[in-house]
Amino acid sequence: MLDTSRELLASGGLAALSMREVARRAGVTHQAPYHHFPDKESIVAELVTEGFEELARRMALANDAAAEGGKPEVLRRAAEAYLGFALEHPAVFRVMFRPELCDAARFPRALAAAERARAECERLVRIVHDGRFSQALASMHWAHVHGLACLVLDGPLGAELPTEEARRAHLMEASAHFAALVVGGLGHHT
Amino acid sequence: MLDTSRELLASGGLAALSMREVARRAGVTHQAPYHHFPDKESIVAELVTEGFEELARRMALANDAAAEGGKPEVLRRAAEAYLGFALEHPAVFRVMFRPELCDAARFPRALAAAERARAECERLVRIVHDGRFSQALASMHWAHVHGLACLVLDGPLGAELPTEEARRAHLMEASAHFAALVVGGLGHHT
DNA sequence: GGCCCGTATTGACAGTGTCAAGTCAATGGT
DNA sequence: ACCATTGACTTGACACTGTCAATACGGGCC
Repeated sequence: MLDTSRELLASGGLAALSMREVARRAGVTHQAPYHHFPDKESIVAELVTEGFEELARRMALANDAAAEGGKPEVLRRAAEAYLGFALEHPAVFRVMFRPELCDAARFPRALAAAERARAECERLVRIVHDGRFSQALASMHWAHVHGLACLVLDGPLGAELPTEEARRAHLMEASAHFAALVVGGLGHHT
Repeated sequence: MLDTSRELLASGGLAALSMREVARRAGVTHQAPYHHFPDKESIVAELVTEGFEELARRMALANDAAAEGGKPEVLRRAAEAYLGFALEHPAVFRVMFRPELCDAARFPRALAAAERARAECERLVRIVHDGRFSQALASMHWAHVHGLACLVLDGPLGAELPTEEARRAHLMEASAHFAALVVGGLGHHT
């Protein structure tokens, strides 16, 4: 049931995901889904929750590379994790950042999953900046990968980078520039 | 007519912008708007076009500060321009980056306006990086401000920065970090 | 057996985007 | 002066959506 919802979402975006269509594909009548989810937003929120959990998992794996590879490797893997998730699950990624799903009170699980991803971002900041942490630094790092993902999915970058490999290559090149600035800037600034 | 559409969009997002509602507010019947716009997407595309034009205008103004203030000032003003636009017109900004509106063939004007904003981004790269330019560098800069805007509008940052001033302050702090890395990294890397 | 509860069904309602045909005033050419 | 055309608008319909209400079915428990 959630699977067919995911398919719909992946195939045609939020507009293609309709309660009645998932019921149709499940072979039941249009009201059956309402006995498992109170409304449409809840079913989307469930997909969003799964999305944030998967994203947090990938980010955690990237951060775990700190021991072996050091800061540059952590930054590279973190970008790879975030951008890889966005490229592989574009529809879910898009819907994960929607104002109507962040009302918190209704979907505490989704918020908790998002918080877990955020905690991984904080961990990355501490790794890369030698234990120091500030919200602004975390925002800078998150904004960088998130912006790249948005631009390639829906922005001008996506239009002219048709193939998956071209997108990945361009994104990794841009984030490599950023990583170089970060590790370089740390050396002589403090 | 476009004005009421803008109001609807600003008040409740894309969902609140309905052909029939703008007709209602204009005091005409539900089909009247179809004589001015072929469909709903076209009216949204018009708002998107205006949005990109305003954004490009602000970015151009920021780049013009190169003569007097130098690179740091350009970076500061560029971030201020982009983030200011996003904060002042959140609904339009959100809808400017939507896959369904970038199909290009249908809305050449919107695409041209977006291209103008992109050209300003390229100009910023050349100013800041001493004439050098690469697509990856441009992506890095654009992604930074765009990611910040997205995160504060719909992401985790927005939830806990309720007031407009708090958002502006946080965003400018994060982008100042980024600018410091950029100007610092340039000095000793080449 | 009788009962309850979870699951499913049928039917309705309001709202949406959009197509098709019709109305009506102003305009411009002959 | 007449008539065709054009543009703005209206009326009416269609298919579709999310959602509420009431109604069945069917198995586990007293």
